[in-house]
Amino acid sequence: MENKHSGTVGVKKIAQLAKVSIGTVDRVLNNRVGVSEKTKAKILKIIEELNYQPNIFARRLASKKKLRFATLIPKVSEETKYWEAPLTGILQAAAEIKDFGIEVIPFFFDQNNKTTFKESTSKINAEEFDGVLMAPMFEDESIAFIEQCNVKKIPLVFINSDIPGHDNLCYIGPNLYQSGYLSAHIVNYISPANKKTLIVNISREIDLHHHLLRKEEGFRNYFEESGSTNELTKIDIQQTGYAHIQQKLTEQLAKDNYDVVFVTNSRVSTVAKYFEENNIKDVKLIGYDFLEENINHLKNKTIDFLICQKPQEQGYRGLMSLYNHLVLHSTIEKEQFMPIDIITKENYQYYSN
Amino acid sequence: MENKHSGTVGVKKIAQLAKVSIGTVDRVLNNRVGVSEKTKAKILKIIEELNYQPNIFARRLASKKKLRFATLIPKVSEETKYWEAPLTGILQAAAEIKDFGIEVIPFFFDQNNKTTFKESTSKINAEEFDGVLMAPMFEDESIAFIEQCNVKKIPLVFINSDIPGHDNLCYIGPNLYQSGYLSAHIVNYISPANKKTLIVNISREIDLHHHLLRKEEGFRNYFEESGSTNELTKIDIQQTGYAHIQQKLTEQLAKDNYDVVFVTNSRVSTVAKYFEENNIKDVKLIGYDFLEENINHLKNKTIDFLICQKPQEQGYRGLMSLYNHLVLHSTIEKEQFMPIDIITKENYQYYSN
DNA sequence: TATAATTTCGTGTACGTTACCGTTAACCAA
DNA sequence: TTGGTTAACGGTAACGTACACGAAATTATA
Repeated sequence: MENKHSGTVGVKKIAQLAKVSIGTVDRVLNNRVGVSEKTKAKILKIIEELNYQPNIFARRLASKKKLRFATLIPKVSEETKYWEAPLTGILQAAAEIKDFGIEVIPFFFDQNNKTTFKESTSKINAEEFDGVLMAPMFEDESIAFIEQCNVKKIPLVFINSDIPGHDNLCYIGPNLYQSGYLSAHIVNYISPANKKTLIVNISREIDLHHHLLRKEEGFRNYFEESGSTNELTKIDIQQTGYAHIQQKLTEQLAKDNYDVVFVTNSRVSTVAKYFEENNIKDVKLIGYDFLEENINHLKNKTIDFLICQKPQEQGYRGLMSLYNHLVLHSTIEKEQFMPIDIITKENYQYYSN
Repeated sequence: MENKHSGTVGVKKIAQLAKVSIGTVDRVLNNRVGVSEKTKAKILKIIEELNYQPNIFARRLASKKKLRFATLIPKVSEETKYWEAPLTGILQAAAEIKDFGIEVIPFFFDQNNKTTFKESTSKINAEEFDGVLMAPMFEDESIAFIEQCNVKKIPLVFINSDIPGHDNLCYIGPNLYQSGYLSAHIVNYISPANKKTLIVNISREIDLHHHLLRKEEGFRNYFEESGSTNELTKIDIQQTGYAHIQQKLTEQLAKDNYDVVFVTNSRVSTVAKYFEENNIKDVKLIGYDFLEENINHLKNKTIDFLICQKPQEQGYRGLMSLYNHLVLHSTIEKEQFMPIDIITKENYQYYSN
């Protein structure tokens, strides 16, 4: 009866079998220095054989190690409340992993102001963080920051939009191309052949544009591939004030009669507002994101479909990926595409962002 | 420097402040007997003031308490693999809470055989379980089992379909009515006025029928409420063999030309097979569930839309609800409706069940 | 060869909680 | 008074891991 708890395999059991102390076992487990290759191999072998799984509770209890994560996303503005959702997800994850000794410190920037982005990245760079979650909206500035993190070996997670070809832990967000492609499919269903579709891009910063362009590409390619006879027109509206949008829309809608309008982002509510004010009812409207104002227009039947990509879950899973990587050492999928959800008047009530 | 860890509030600190031993504190914490009302009140007051939160890691490490959950769902059959998904969710949750001292034991029954259901419930009743998750498919038999559990104060979670008006912990699953309603909405979009729609019920056991009837009700009500001019016809096919379904469909389709066929459950793939064999291409087909055979027909474009309600998550959240209730003592929402997801050829690849 | 430097390893304590065993004191009956 | 019962509480050994400290063994240097 040497070991009364012969059922559970722990450091004690391993040490016993390897004829060393638990201190030594501990060293190889946390691959610290100070153990000869020979005994290390022996211990590793036993660990393998017993399929040892460390007790996370005991580990957490004994460890006083703390990790600090930084998050960097756009601040919630009057213009769009889209970023409320990812923030909620981030805070939710933060609450869950708090007990595991992880502190999450959120940073924000103004989507219309590159400088605020740069300021935040340098703040993050100045303090010492163990992991960073960010929405890499400005390409050049993001790449510069990525380099800094790579030098310091700080894992980086992207959400919402990707900057491919750079060394980060993972990307969690939509497959933009596919999401535009799906929208086109819906358009095709609801408006049969020989109809006219207007694509509307509303975005101030050109930097964010590649994001929208990918969607547009998917949208257009669907029609090409399916040999559709639908006619596509596109306008870019580079100012986000209502007056300007109003004017642009009036100009455009005077030119032709469109059957469907596809707005490439969450600004679809602005177009809906315009439709309602001008009593336009026979034009189908499709846009993006589960925002209160959008949902209201969905209820009104002004907006017909919303495409949504679980922004809250993006924030949640982003932080969890850092946690899983750093604490649990599990392998993280490099590209985690969100589902492409179709929201209508009939199912929005049960949608979870 | 009496207490070096003056930062963390634990039993030790509480005991110190209340001038009692930690044993006494432990007794009031786990409201065991053996402590006078006076000291109990004093300790409770301190706990309140310090906002003491027990350390779950220390608790788990020291506690040898075990909980046992039973799950009861249909077994995966050749007829339909639907129940694979909830089972996966159950197993996933089981793996996650295993370390917290919870053992999950799955039971199964044959959807076409009430006796197997009763056998399983009495098995569960015989052993002592601390919580039960079930798909209450047979109404009377389920109610009998509910009574038994209520007597023993065993919390019960329903998934996939509900039996309202009985005392259970919660229901996690679709809002069936709304899901039929949504389907009707889609039908309405893809086939304009004055079209003919065929509703197809394929189900052997009449007991399961109320499940399908609720969907049909939602479906019909949509058309009524929207004053649609579409014409609805319905057939019930009470044998699930292909030959029989084939014959019934042939009979029905001879009667009229339908524009849309709505199948009220996952058997839609059978109809799709029939369509393909008979080269029927101009009829839109809508059905339920993210199953491999259904997805294949979605790819073929034989099926146009699938409605899906996250069966895997139902299993997962069901077990988690038991855990949250019994271990974390958190309050559980009585009705947890799943999102109503619309799956098409373009977004199925990113769907998570 | 002796001594210093370095590597390798063992021991002890702490983490916060649980659960059990022991102790004390109060009470009642004989 | 004594003995017995019981409510009320104290004390403490686990649980499995982390980590600091120091001892021992090995290697390098003089």
